[in-house]
Amino acid sequence: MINISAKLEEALNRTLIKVFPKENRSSKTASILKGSNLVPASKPEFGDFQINCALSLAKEIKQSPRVIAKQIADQLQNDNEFIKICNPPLIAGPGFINLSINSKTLISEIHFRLNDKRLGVPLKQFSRKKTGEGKINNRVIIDFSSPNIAKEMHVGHLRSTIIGDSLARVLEFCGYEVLRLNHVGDWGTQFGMLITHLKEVVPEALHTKDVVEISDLVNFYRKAKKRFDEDKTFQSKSRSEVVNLQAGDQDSLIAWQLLCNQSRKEFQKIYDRLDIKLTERGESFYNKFLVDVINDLKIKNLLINDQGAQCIFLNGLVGKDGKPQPIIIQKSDGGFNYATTDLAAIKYRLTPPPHGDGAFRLIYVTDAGQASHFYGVFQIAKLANWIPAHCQIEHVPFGLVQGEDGKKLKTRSGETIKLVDLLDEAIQRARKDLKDRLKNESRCENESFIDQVSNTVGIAAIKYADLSQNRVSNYQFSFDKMLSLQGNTAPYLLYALVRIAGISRKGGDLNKSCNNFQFNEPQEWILIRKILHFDSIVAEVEKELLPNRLCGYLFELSQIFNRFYDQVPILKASEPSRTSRLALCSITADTLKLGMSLLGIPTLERM
RNA sequence: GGGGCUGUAGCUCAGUUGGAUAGAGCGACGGUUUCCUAAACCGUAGGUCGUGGGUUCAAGUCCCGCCAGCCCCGCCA
Repeated sequence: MINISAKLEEALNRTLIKVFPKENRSSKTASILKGSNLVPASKPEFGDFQINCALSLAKEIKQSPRVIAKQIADQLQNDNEFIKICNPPLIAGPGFINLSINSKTLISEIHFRLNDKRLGVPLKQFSRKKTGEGKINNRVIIDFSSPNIAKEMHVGHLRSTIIGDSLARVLEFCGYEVLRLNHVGDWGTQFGMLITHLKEVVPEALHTKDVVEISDLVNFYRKAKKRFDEDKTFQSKSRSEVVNLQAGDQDSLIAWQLLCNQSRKEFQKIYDRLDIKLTERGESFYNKFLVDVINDLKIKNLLINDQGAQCIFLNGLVGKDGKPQPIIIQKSDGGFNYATTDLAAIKYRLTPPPHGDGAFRLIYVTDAGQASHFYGVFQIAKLANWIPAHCQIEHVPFGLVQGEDGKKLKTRSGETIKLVDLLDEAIQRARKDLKDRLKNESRCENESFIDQVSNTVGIAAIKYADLSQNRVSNYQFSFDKMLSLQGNTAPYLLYALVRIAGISRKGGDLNKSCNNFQFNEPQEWILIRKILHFDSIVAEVEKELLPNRLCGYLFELSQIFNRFYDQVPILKASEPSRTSRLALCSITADTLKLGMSLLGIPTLERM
C-alpha cells in the first residue's frame, strides 16, 4: 500500500497546513509536524493507518488532544483525494486518529496486483549522480560468503552466504545493479606451507595438467599444517615459498592456482546446491593496489611509524593497556595485512570505471565480531577522503550460530561442522519425514518426487531458519525446529502454496479475471489487507537490510491464508464469491512465491 | 582496562524507530475432519520487558548508572 499511503500522506499534509497554517506555527509545532505524521496502524482493529500528532501537539498549542484530533479529522473529510480512498476517520483513545481504507480502493488495488508482476513494489529512484559510464549510478556491492581457499566451508560461512544472497536478491528486485563479490581468502602466509607440501607430494602437478585431484582439501591443509608445526626445515621452506609467491615465481604461481582452482570447485558445489551466484574476487586481486593505499595515506599524513609498523591511531580507540590502539596498515617486515586489503577494496569499489567498480553503496555481510575492524577501516577511508558524499558504506553484522546447548555449534567430537554435512543432514531428515507421511497417508510417490521434495524442503528449511531470525542476535541451530511442520518454518510456508496449487488442480482457475469482485467475509478482508502490505515490507528490507522482516510477513500471510482456506469455502462457493476467492488465492500464491524467491527459496506444487 | 552485541512467557524468538490492553511459534491443556493436502484450524493457561534512576501527555523502545552472558582489542583474516 505504498502508493495509498503516499496519497494519504499528501492529503494529511494539505490538511495540516489548513488546520495549522505554516506562518502561525511555533518552532516546536513545526518540528512536530515536520516529517511523516502517518504511520501504519499498531493493531488491525485500529484500521490501516493512524495519525498520532494530536497527542504530541496538545501541550504546545494548549488544547486537548481529542479537540485537535477532531479538527484534523473534520478537515480531512473536506479533502477530495482523501474521501476517495478512505473511510471517515475515527478518533479513538486519548486522541489517536484511525484511518481505514475503503473497500472500493482495496478492491481496485487487488485488481492492480493481479496484473502486476512486481506486486506493487516500485523500482527505486536513484540519485542522478552518474557512474563513469554515464549511467545513473544504481550499483551496489554486496560482499558476502568469503570462505578461505584450501579450507572447507563450514557453519561459519552459512549465515553470511544465506543472508548476503537474500539481500542481493532483494536489492536486485528493487532495481539496484548488484555486484555480488566473494572476497575469498586466497592470499597470505598459509600458502607457503600449502605450496611447499604440494611441491613435495605431487611435484608433477606443476607441469602436467589435471594429474592431481585434491579431493579432500581439508585433509591436505591439515597435513601441511601438521608438518609446518613439527618440522623446522619445512617451516623455513614454507617461509621462503611465501616470498617466492609474492615475487611472482612461476612454479609457485602454478601451485597457487592449482590450490585455488581445486577449492573453487568445492565451493561451487555448495553454491550450486544453494542456488547462489557469486563473483569471485579474492584478496589477491587487490595486491597491486596495496602500495598505492600506503602511499596515499602517507601523502595525507595519516601514517605513523610505531615500532617499525605503519599505523593509524583513531580517536577513542584504546587498547588493553589503556594506550591508544593503532590499526596496522603495513607490518614492520613490510608486509600487508587484512586492513590494508580492505582499504584497497573500498577504494577500488568506489572508484569509477575503468579503474574501479564505481559503486555508490557497499555492503559487508560478516559476523558481528568484525564490527570494530570495519569501524576502524571505514573511519580510515573517510579520513583519506575515499568515500564521496553520495556514497554509503555499511557493515551488516550477524550473530553466531549456536547449538541447542547455547554454545557455538560443533560436532559431538568438538570439531567444526562442514557445511556439506549440514545440508545433507537437513535433506536426509526431510526425506525421512516425507516417507513417514507417505506411509501414514498410504500415498505412493516415485523416487524422483521424493528426491525433489526432500531436497527443496531441506535446503529451504536451513535457509529460512537463518533468515527468519533477526540477524543481529545469535541463532540457535535446530534441525527439529527448522524442519517442523508447524510454526514459522519453511515447510509451513511451502504447505500454504501447495494448498493453493491443490485448488488449482481440483478445477480452480487461478488466472481467471473478473471485474466485479465481491468480498463479504472478514477472513477475506484480512487476507486482502495482508496481501497489499507486501510492497512496504520489501521496501523496509531494502532499507534496513533485515530479511527476517520479510520472513515474518510471509509467515503471517500463510497463517491468514490457512485460516481463510479453513473457514471459507472456495471451490464450492457460488459466484461471484468463487471467482473473487480464487483471485485472492492467486495473488497469495504470487506473493508467497515472489517473497520466497527474494529469500532464495524455491517452492513446490505438491509435497 | 576500553569497545561492541545481547538480556522480553517454561523454551526459541518478534516487536515496523516513542503510541492505545507487550505479540508469535514451540511445548502444556482442551476442541474441530461427509468439504479444496488435518503438514491445518479454533480455544485456554502462561509477563515486574535483567535491574535502578531520568527525560514526557506517553518508554520494551530514548539518556545515565549497575548486573549477567557472548564477542573484539599490534603486526592472522
